[in-house]
Amino acid sequence: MTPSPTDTPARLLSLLSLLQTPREWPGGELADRLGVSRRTVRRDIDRLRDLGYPVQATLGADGGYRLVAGKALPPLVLDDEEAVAIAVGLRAGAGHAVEGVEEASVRALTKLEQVLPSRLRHRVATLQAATIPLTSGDGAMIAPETLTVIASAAAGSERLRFSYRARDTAESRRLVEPHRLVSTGRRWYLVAYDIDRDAWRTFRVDRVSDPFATGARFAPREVPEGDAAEYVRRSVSSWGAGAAYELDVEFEAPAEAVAERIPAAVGVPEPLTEDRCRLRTTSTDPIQWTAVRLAMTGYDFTVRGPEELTTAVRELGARLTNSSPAGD
Amino acid sequence: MTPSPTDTPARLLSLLSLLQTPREWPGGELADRLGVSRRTVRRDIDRLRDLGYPVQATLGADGGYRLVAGKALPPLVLDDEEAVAIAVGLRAGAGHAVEGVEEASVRALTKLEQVLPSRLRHRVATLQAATIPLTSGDGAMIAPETLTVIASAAAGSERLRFSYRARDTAESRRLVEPHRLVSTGRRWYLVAYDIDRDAWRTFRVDRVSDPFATGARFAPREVPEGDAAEYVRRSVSSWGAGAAYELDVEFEAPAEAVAERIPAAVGVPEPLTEDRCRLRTTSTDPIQWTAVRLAMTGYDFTVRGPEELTTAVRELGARLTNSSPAGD
DNA sequence: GCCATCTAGGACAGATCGTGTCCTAGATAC
DNA sequence: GTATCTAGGACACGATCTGTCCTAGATGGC
Repeated sequence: MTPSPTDTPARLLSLLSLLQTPREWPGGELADRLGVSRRTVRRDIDRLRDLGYPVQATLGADGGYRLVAGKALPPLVLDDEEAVAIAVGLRAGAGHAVEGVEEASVRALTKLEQVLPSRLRHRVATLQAATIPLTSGDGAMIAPETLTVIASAAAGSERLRFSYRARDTAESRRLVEPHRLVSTGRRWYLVAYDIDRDAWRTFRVDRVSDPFATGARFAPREVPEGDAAEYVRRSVSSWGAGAAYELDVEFEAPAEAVAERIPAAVGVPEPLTEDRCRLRTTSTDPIQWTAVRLAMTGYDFTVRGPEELTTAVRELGARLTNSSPAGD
Repeated sequence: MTPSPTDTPARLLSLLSLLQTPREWPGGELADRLGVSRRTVRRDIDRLRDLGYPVQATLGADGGYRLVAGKALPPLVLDDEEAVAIAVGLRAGAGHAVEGVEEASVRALTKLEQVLPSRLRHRVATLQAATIPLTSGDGAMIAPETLTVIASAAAGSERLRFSYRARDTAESRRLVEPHRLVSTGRRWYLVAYDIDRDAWRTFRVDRVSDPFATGARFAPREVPEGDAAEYVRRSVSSWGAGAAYELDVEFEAPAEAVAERIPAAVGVPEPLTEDRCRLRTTSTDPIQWTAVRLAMTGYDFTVRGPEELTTAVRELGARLTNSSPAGD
């Protein structure tokens, strides 16, 4: 089963992969699977421990080995299905990932897709195509490929070519040196040095199409204001993207019932009467998003503020109400 | 920098980790980083190739090495942030993952969380708590922990104890031998052998609380009808969970506009007039889900069928409409 | 309480493997 | 053409790895 009869590094990887199954492995079974003696297995396990991946052993009869959480994260050995699941999950979240991990999320996706066998690539694409992205109405839909291509080019210092549809103007072709992808709230920006215009620019990624790395390498320059994230923040601060607002909603349901459907980290409803409560909190989510979430709690509610939310809720409600067969 | 001066397996892992950065590495730099000679780097690269992880080399001046997609997926070496991003992404999707990868998704999450350093565990928990899960109104909310604990116990053949809130009865304590987690549509089931009742049972995971593995091992039994998935399907077929229905909706917008907001894999709208079109397709998504998605296209629409969708849309609309400040 | 079964780890001998240093060949960019 | 990279053969020395045999300690079932 093992490729070479006695290739230590390969065997260590196999061992790592076996131990990542969440079960207990008796030394004898590992020895059989790896085609080596029991003693060697013990030595290999010691090696893994030296590398910082703690293997826990249960002593006594029917004991065994098991990989547990340690200081360092061991290399993850995934099977096909798991890899596909992760890729699909990350792509689904690529547009509107949880705040604070957007950039890491794209990095992880880029890393995975770089080495994903092509047969799995097809499965990922198919599965992803079958999901409707839940984007809010402002059309800031970004294909995961766009993000990964840009991230990959930036990480590899390769020049990037793409079409850009600026605010009012027609589409233009750009050739840039991509430096960093930055996510602010729900929007992605690319900080890059525009070669034709000979100047730094920030591009809104949702307006980028058909990006591809030319293959030509470039020497990294220093980003103008020191930090790319800071640079973006200044460049777009006037937009007010992802501005926070105060949410104030009254539910026609007991506080405990509402609390069950809203994570405590988001906010804790205060009871008003026995079967009414009020939720006040701050949010940076798109307003339509919030409207939908409120509706999906399954309870009646009244929006006290902000006004934009009232409007969003009313519009969404009107659209839904009008859609029932007319006259009925 | 390298732990041991000459530990080949460890060096191979480092090399794998370096190569997973999406950039090109000249052999000289790798040699420096790994603390070995250029020749050894070449040999190591050959080793990786033998293991099935193809390393592409660009020839000539400023050439270098780069890991590309091959037949096998190499062990993923993630940094802290990437690991957190994946964990958060998988947990977010744990309840309502993309159809066809739910089980793999939970397996991957279990695998990751098993070895996730505790410092990262906290970050994952914090980040996840800050997101509102978009559950539909029927309260089938499942904590990711519940799924991973069960999956882990089933994989390791460990007995499981939990509280179960059956349909109408009060909560009861159960002790079972968990065999398999099955996901049908948007609902999770556990196929297990109930020790106290001495019989096979399927449990709805959303009614399970506080599960934990007792540590006691059990010898796997044969699942009654051969296949666990099949067994669940029969046990719950009367519920009609995840039943497919025919979707028929008319949009007050040009076909091209609607097509832009709905993936082709879901369905292609047929134009009716210049600015009306019709979308017909089948779906197994929860009906409220579909209602929300339709609303978020941003276009007016009319539901032709099925009737459940009409009802769902009307209810959602009513709830939203009623929530604007009264009298205004 | 005993025995079987597991992990833990030291000692040892022989074969294997890995390493750096040389070398040549081929590809590419300036 | 020249510099710079990958590719890979030859060789020799030394370190490493492996299996066998050993004892010690922990645990669960009988």
